[in-house]
Amino acid sequence: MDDKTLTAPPSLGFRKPCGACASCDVRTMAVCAALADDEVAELEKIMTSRNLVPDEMLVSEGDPLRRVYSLTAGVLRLSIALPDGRRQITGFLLPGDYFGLADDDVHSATAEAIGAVQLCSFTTRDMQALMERFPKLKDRLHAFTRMALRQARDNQVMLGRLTPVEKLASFLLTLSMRAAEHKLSANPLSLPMSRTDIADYLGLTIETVSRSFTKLRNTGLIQLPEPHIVELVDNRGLQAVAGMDFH
Amino acid sequence: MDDKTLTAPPSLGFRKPCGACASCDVRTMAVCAALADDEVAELEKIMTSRNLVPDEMLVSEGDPLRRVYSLTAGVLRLSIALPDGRRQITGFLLPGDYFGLADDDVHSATAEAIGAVQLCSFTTRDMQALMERFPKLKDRLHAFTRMALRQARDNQVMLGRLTPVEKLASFLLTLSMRAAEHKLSANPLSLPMSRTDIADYLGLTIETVSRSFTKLRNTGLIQLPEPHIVELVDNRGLQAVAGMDFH
DNA sequence: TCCGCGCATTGATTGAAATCAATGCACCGA
DNA sequence: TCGGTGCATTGATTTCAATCAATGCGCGGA
Repeated sequence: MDDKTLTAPPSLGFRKPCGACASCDVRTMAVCAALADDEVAELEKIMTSRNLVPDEMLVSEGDPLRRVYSLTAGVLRLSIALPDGRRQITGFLLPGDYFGLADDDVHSATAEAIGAVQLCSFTTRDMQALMERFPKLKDRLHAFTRMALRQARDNQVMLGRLTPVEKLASFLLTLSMRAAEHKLSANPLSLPMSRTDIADYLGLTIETVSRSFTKLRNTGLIQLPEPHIVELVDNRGLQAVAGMDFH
Repeated sequence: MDDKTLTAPPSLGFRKPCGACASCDVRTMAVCAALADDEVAELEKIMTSRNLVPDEMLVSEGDPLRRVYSLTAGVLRLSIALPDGRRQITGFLLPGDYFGLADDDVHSATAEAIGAVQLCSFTTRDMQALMERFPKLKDRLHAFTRMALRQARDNQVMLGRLTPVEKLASFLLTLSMRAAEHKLSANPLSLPMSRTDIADYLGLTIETVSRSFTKLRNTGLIQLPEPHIVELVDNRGLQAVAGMDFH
């Protein structure tokens, strides 16, 4: 029966090198959504497909920026490190997200795969040229950048002014919302990243993250059937905790 | 065109309503730097000048976005508030900075004047149209947005992973650098914003901000001739404290 | 001149998150 | 089967920033 699909060599590599865009999972939400079906062929011409294994580094802080990417499967983590090893994760990218919005010549952040990842890869040159040819494409990328800026600013509020439980509640809600937008399961929510990643995203230690999970569980707002799966039991309650309730 | 004679000198104002761009203080660094001298006339046609008195609110969170602004004098603070009154300042805008990069229809942040402020104001419609006419203008705004995104991400690192003294050192250095870029004094650095503003920017309380100032003063890294004027005595030392030294 | 007010600083105390330390548990290879 | 390893959780202790409280100081108005 379907056992075959479950056991078959998973995820890594069902993307076809050509003609794949039309049937792509993220066709409607990624950059390429700016282009009509016939125009996407032009995008496909300059596209190369790339897979990452868990924890593989895509780019490192300081690397010259040569390529930009559209994420088609898996989750990417963006982080910035301090000289002494402290780390801040500035965001998680989901399928349909674009990587390469912020920088010009040099990468200001490190990008690593969380679990297996699939990407469409473009040289900055090619993408630049295509953007000139299809202004819609440029506009969409600009819109993405603006969205990323709003997210980054919301994150500043989270980091600067929320308490640990509030941070976690806010994180879970935001991730759930984004999962929905990206056609992933919003409610039994999957958390592919480790507690360390969550801590480095929220500006906390793993212990405090763990304790905050427990608090949310004990107050009945979430359930944790497994460490990497959360059920948002009381969405409203979570919003109240996250300081995001505007009655 | 004899523009000089037409200019009415209002309270704050050395800006002229017409023909002023050519001699504007921020002509070389603001958005308008994308345009040649003759093209700037087109920008000036759709521009209105506006002054703000200290603490005047330019826009409030949730307001519909109808106009965008280019700051010509003074400092603007951008903030986001939580329902219970907690506040996070996401950035300070200096002369030459642009306001209206992040949002589409609705303002996601409040913008208020710190001290007296002068702005060039444009309707989003007009600016949109001009951007279509002068792609260079659009490109420059996009570049601004990308820069703002990088700043916001650096801020996330600051908020999530630096200690109070590190935060303050980082703030002073960044502000000093930006002041220099904006043709303001970089070393006897002026801090027009209140301690409360600094606290809400760094994610601290005013007391902790004050104590951090004292620590930096006691370690000889800065001097504080007045509460709103800082001398960066040991720039390297400050960088080391700010966790920004890459040997 | 003096009072009151806003703002920054300093001191004392408290409390919450970091740190230190231990346990549990799943997974893996010997 | 049995250690060993990595990760999450929980508990005990410490530390440092928040809170509470007071003082100083410049400024404007009565």
